Amino acid sequence: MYDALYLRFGPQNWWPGETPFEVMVGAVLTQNTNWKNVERAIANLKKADLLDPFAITECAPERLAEVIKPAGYYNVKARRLKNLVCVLAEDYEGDLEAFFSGDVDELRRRLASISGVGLETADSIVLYAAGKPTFVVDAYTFRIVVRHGLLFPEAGYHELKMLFEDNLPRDPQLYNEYHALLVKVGKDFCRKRSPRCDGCPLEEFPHEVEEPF
DNA sequence: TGCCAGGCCGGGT
DNA sequence: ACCCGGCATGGC
Repeated sequence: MYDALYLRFGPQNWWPGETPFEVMVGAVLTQNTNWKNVERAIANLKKADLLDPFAITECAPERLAEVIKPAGYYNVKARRLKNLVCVLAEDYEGDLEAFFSGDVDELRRRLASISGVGLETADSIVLYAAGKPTFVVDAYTFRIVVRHGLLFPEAGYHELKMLFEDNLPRDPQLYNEYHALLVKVGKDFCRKRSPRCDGCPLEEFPHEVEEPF
């Protein structure tokens, strides 16, 4: 599947973002949200000189919410960003290198323990900001896997993740490209309600069982 | 013009 | 342990 996707769509150059910190912020802002909206919110953050752990820590929540408004859920996301940068600023003096150093699984647990950072956001940060090997599972991954009959719709996040990690070399660049390709093909062909994809082995994939995890 | 977007949390059974 | 409502803007 990976080879077919790569041959068809080519390198996706993920994650879109200039610095690891920008990637972290984007990971929170894109929760259940169109990336286009996130770009505007990030542009606003840059314009306001707020793309920095300490700047966000010191910023009033109401103002932060206003700046990230285009990304939607701006009140909850302002809180979530503050929760995230609080750990960086308080525990690591804003030093991302220090924060990212150490065991991969411990890092993702540390991230996921922050309120507002779930499993996918944590994995996105570990893979795309820290460049460490962890496979990112999202709604598209779920749909594509289930509609191909590779797992049952009852499968949880961890099972999805392990399907990939158990069958691929532990290579961050491969995980990076694979997940990006799944999102690309998901956007184009595997939306919530889309007609059956050509070649799908199931007579009818389960529209009625949709939401993952 | 609804439906959807690169989820996650907290409270209620 | 599940289940569910809430959160919100902008694009197609």
